[in-house]
Amino acid sequence: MPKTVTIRDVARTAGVSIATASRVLNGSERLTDATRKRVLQVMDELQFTPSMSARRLSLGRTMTITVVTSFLTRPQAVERLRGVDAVLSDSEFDLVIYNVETVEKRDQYLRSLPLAQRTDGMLLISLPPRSEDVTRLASAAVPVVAIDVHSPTLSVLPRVMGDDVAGGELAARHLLELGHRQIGYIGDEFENPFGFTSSHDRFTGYERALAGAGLAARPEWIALGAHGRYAARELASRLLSGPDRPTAIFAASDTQALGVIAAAHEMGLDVPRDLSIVGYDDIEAAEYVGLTTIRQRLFESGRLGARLLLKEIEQRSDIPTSTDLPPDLVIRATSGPTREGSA
Amino acid sequence: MPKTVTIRDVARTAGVSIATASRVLNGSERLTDATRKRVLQVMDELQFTPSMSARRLSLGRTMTITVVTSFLTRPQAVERLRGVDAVLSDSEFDLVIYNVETVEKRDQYLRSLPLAQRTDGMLLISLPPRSEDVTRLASAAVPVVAIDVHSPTLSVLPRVMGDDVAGGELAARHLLELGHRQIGYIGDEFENPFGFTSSHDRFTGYERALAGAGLAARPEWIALGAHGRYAARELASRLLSGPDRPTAIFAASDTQALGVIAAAHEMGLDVPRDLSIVGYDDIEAAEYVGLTTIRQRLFESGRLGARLLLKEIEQRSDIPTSTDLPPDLVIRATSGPTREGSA
DNA sequence: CTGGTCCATGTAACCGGTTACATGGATGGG
DNA sequence: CCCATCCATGTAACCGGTTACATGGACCAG
Repeated sequence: MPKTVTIRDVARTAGVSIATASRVLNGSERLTDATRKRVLQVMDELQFTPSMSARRLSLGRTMTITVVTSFLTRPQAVERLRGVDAVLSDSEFDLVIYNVETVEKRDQYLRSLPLAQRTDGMLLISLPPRSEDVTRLASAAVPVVAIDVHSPTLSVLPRVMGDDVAGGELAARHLLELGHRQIGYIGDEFENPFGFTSSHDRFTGYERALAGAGLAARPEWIALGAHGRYAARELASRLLSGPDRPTAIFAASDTQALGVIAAAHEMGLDVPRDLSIVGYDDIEAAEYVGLTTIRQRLFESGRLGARLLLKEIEQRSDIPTSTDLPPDLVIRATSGPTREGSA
Repeated sequence: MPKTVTIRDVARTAGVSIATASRVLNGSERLTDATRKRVLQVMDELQFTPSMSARRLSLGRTMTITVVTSFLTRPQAVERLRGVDAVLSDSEFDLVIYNVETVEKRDQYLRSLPLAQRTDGMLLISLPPRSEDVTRLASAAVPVVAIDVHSPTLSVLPRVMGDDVAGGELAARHLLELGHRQIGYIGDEFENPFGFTSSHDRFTGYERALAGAGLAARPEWIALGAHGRYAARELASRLLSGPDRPTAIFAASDTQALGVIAAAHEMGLDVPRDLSIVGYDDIEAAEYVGLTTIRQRLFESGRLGARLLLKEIEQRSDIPTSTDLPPDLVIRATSGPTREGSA
């Protein structure tokens, strides 16, 4: 176990001062080529590794960005994380992640993390904080940027947002344009422990599109339940067994849309001839099964969020910026005109 | 911008020495209740936040674990990461991730990261290092644990391993037991830039099972190509268009198996009546489409790897441990007996 | 030849914790 | 009553970098 080589060892061996050694380390301009070369050679010979901890302490910055998210409840977070990584891997910052799988953990992290001395900035992905925490985050010692966090009190934070209402509207309008007038909705319960609002927001967009066509959402065509394929399949079966069944269903997520497809197949309904289906998210499987869906630009949202955070770290802005990332409609094979032809 | 509150401020305000303040911070036993209480109260009043950087420097440990993996090329890594997180979130260590999307990045990270002063330990997930790097990793200043890394030179590292050969054998044997004698294989090219061996290993298991039944792998029933559904669908179409087509196909991954299912549907083949299909990985979609597959215990592998690493950090072992995580067969709806009935 | 400027380099303080060792008051046994 | 013991607390060194400020030699103008 050899003693660790420090910058002082390097300096002594190279016959220079520690300041000079440090300058070499940081690529300072004001140095003779000869000196630089000599010091670099000594560093190499001694296999010197600068201590990150020491560097961080004296710089007063941790050189880390913390991401708080929930992989379990939000699989899309991974794609967003990749976008974040794409930006951070070109920077000097390390990426520290805190995975949250319970509300308690969420609150614990949000309380303890955004403190100076622990990280230089925080990215909150998809996870709505309690409103009491939001104000604290906004005035935290280090900047906090929210990505895809939907919460009424959130406007105090710089953020990158999708627009679930617009997305829901897009989906429903697509179906309306295909001639559908009987459009069902399958989504998550509006109330949930984490306070995710996407199902509710997408529903709002759906209602709005219907209203725009002079239609009202019919309660018997709306089914809410737990997230996941199975639950969605059950809900869809119920919805489609009624006497007056919808000719199209908008599902709050691709996962749920897949459940709807399964239910349709079980009941011998042809998609899209008997039933059109539109999902949301554009997950990988969507492309595979040819699901018409609403695409969110996940990777891009991560990139933008990370860039925004780096900018905030460099120079904190007084008024929080909000960047919107509008959703797109991706038309594939599960949506088509009504039997009677388009209206 | 108030000056940051340090432990010296706390000490002065509470009328104690910094040593005592530090002891309170670290929950030392040898303290009067009165003192502890007073110091804690002052810390609270001053909103004192201990500096991680300072703590790390004086402890000589970074209190971080670094995970190096590739989300892009190995989606299963996310589930493994969750297993790692489950262990680490109960520990004092922070989780730093390095996402690798090119061989260059991989080599760069593997060269620079496993150095003391930067992290206390490293987890390498699914990413085979160059053999020249393996030896360096093994003798690195901090322990490195490999999870699901398959590389001939790897035995010098402590590791958690699945067994792709056994898994491939399991898959093929299942099909043989159902009476199939004409079993195709669809997988990734055996050679690839990252050096992943899973496709090759699973193929080896497949060959072995066939050999056990006195059969040889027939070249015209084997198709290798890029990873992904589309490529697999193409390959499957070709395979199934031959004059003497297989009655079953083992795909090197669930993703590819989904492509095979699509090809079968396109060609009007009923699954499993006309064609049995077995995948590998047991991804979420597998359960949804009822795909028979080989399950790897991804979350568990992450947990075990993280535990192993923590143990290595505490007390480095001389001979590297290898933990095996055997694969399971999960029988669902895409595999069934041959038309003629089982043999 | 002298004084000013410039710049490569050195000196030493500082970042904010931890901890080995010192200290001194209380306690208890002989 | 004295001295050994114990333990809560204090003193100060240390972790390994960065950097403001000091220094001194080279170069140049007058």
